[in-house]
Amino acid sequence: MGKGRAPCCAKVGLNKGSWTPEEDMRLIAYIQKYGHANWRALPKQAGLLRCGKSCRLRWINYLRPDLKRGNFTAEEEETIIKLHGMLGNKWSKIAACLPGRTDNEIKNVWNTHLKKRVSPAGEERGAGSKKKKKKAAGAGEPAAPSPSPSSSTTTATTNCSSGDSGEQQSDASKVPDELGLEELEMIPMLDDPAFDFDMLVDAAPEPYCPAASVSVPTSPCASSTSPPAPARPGVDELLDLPEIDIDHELWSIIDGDGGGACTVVSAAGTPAPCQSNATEPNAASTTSQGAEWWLEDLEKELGLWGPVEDYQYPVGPQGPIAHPGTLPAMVDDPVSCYFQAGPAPAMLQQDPACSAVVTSSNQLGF
DNA sequence: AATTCGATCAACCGCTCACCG
DNA sequence: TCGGTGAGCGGTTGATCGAAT
Repeated sequence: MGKGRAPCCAKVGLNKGSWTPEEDMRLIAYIQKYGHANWRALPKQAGLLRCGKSCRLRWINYLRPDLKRGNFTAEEEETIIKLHGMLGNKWSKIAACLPGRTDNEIKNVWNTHLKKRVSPAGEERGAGSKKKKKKAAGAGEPAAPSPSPSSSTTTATTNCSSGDSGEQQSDASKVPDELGLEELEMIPMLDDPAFDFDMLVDAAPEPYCPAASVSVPTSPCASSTSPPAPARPGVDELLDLPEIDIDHELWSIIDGDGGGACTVVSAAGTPAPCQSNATEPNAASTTSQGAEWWLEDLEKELGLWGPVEDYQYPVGPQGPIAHPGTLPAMVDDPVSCYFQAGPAPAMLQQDPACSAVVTSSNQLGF
């Protein structure tokens, strides 16, 4: 923020900390329907008391339907180690080579497991004093790759690129040049002739297309995580955001503008995006069928499935509070449960296109 | 059973970059 | 060219959980 802009999260009245299932649902539903062309405006339009940054992080790191959950495979760990040796702490670039994994996740794995494995010396320095903050190794860390089979996980790696077309790896364009092809060939996944090197280069930002990023696959890889689903009646209703009774004046205060120009959510449950953002939404409404199945399942998982009018979000001093009726019934984190046992893997087995990808990936040793 | 301690990971913070007027 | 703005990246923090004592 070198330019004097106040942190978005410093705004009064915005929630911080862990996300509630309701917030997750609201974010998912909104992105499913309208995409995320404008993160800053998104929370307001979605009726979330979060800053756009927080929403983006939550979506990318946790809610994206194409995320791969569970432990890292040995191959993935090896890939991380090798890539880190070449790229340093360029987590986003490393993540680009590990479809379904997020930079944050990779960063955590590196800091908790792989760093110690690769650099015992560093471990001695770092171990014990957990929160000793020193500019972490960074690119300067030698990190001599010495992959040692460890992870006992056997999760299949499907070698699918992130289906979220919105996920750009903005400055990854230098990667191939920096690495050199010889080095790239060291990486198992990169040996794959089908490996999409575009993942390492600047991807032309595409306008958000929910059908592509969430529901309908547009590439063989994307198809593996977001298979087409049978059309369901009432999908649009499903995607209607439940009304949330947020003090609209709050947004005016937060935005510092005449917040009256924007309404959060219409009484009918139809989000009313700001006029200024009228370009982004609506197109998504055409997705309909797509893979709203996963959203529906998620809502059911959350106990939020039902007529929109059933939504009764109590509003506390800080905004909406937990749903009193459904939340207690939830076991642990339903969102996590959903994704861990979620439909994506199951659908992988069902969709021929996905199966093909999985098969080819398996043949390639993934 | 209670407490302590370390590991893990979701989330936040600060910064840089890219884009646009 | 410059300044403002939003998005994204990397580092760090803090809550939580499980193992050890």
